[in-house]
Amino acid sequence: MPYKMTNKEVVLKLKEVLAAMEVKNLDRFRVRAYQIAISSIDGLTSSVYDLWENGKLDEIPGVGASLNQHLDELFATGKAKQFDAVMKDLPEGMFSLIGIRGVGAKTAFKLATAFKLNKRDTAIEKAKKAAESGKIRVLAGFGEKSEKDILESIENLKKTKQESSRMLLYQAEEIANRILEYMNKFEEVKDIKALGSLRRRASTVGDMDIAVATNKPKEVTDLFLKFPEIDEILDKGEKKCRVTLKNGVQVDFRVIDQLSFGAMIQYFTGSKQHNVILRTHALSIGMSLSEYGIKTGDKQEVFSNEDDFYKRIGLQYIPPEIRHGKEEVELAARGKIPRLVELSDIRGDVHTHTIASDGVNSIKDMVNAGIDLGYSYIGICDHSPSVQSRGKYEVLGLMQATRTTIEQINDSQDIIRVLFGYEVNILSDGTLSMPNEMLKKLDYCVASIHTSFDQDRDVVTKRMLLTLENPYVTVIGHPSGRLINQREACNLDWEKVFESAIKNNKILEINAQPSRLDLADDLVADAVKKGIRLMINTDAHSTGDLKLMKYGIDVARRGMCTKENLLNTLSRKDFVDNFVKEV
DNA sequence: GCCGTTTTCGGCCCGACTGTTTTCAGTCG
Repeated sequence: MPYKMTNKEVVLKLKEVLAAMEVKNLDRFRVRAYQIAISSIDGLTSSVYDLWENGKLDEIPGVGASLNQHLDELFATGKAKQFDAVMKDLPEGMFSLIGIRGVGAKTAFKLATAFKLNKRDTAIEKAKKAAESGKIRVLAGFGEKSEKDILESIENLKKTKQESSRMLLYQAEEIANRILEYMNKFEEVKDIKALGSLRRRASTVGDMDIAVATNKPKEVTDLFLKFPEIDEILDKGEKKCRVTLKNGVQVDFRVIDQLSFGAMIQYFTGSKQHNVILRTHALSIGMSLSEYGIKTGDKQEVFSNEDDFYKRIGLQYIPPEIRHGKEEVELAARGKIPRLVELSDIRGDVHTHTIASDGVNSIKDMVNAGIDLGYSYIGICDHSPSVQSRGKYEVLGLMQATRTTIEQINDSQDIIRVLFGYEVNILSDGTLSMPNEMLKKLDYCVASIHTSFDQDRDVVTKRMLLTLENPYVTVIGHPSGRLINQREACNLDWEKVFESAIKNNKILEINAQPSRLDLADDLVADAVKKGIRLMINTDAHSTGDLKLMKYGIDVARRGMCTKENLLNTLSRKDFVDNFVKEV
């Protein structure tokens, strides 16, 4: 029986192994290899356990043959001999202390040894008592300040634990905008950007990274530290500072002169793994990279913009969204980074709801909103009415009424083509919530899972395969069923799903709802490589929701989608020819 | 332990800040 572990649990386990390696002073490059693997797994949008089930652990950058084998053992048996061996002979309690801010492996070990912290569950409480009674300050290497810091960090531990899940992208955007708006009032701020995973448009954001171009670094830092939402100042130096906001979000803030701003935003955008690969690439051509520029021998060059920075090391510009630390540097070296899809390429949206089901606007409202966005087509796609409770004839009547409304709109104007579809449920046995004879009457059909998300892998996969084989299904809506921070994705065998989607010529949706973003970016990347037909829809439940399209674009770009990969970039005629079923 | 336009050995990104130290180790990004 395999041991299912979340990414967080795997990362925690590896961090403990890493700490043990550090304490035992194992080879520093081996230690670094673990660090790289950990940060890589930590940044994964997909489940490492799922990757293991698919035999794809080795696709994780930084995970090679050895770690592959240890993780295989861990998932299969719940233990890995190598990990246990490294952690052996160390006081168990030290592993509980590692989560405390400012306490790393060495400090945790010193404390655990000094106070005999041999049990995980009591270690933090005991360490806290030691700090309170002034017993830490007398240890070698500790002082009053570090004792006080440890105590404060322990007290903060409870607070941060409650808020440990990462923010959704749009939430991070809102916070960043408030900081930018506040800082932009000051003339000392010549340029300011929110970077990190927010700029890479990751589906979730942990910390906030902000960089400012200025010739008055000290003044700008002082101004930032007066930002009203700041709760606590963690670090404060000449070049950077770190704070936590009242909402628990950590902000890393850096200041730099304008001439070097390009190198700084490059560095601070990350990902960390991308930067490591970039710097390794630079070393191979005799250059050394840092946030201050590019060094060749003793000569330091500065860069005010990122394009020149990439150019100088012989690379095509790499859009932030694909700086995953995977194959992008190699692609850029060969000039093979494609033009990624942009919001302006999108010509329509076919997953939209109205008051006929759980939406809040009428068909007419939704169509007008589509026109305002410059769309050439829009699909009205409510949840299909229940034949079981309403009866066949009532449902057919509803369908006819909707069809008439849509035809009237189509006859009255030629700006936008309105299509008629339904979103039908994929029931737990893989049949659909509406019979084929009714689906026949639609322009298209979006089939989605809305119940029984936690079925076993073979059951849910079979369910999806049956759906893909149905000739009346056009699109699979939010294919994995995940809700970020709320519900795990269905345990689908994606190899099989993709294979069937190709065989049956089905379209997979990239659902742009910020808490869905489903397909996830890494699955989009796989799908793109396999040539799967994709489209972005907003699943709008109001006219305003149609504007969520940009979050779907973020996901598509992170999955390296070009315009050609997405059906709803087609012109009206091509789209209708490719999309609408023969009636 | 990882990895390959210096390929299966021999390298491995770069820097800021803090506290406790008289030059640096530890932690973090």
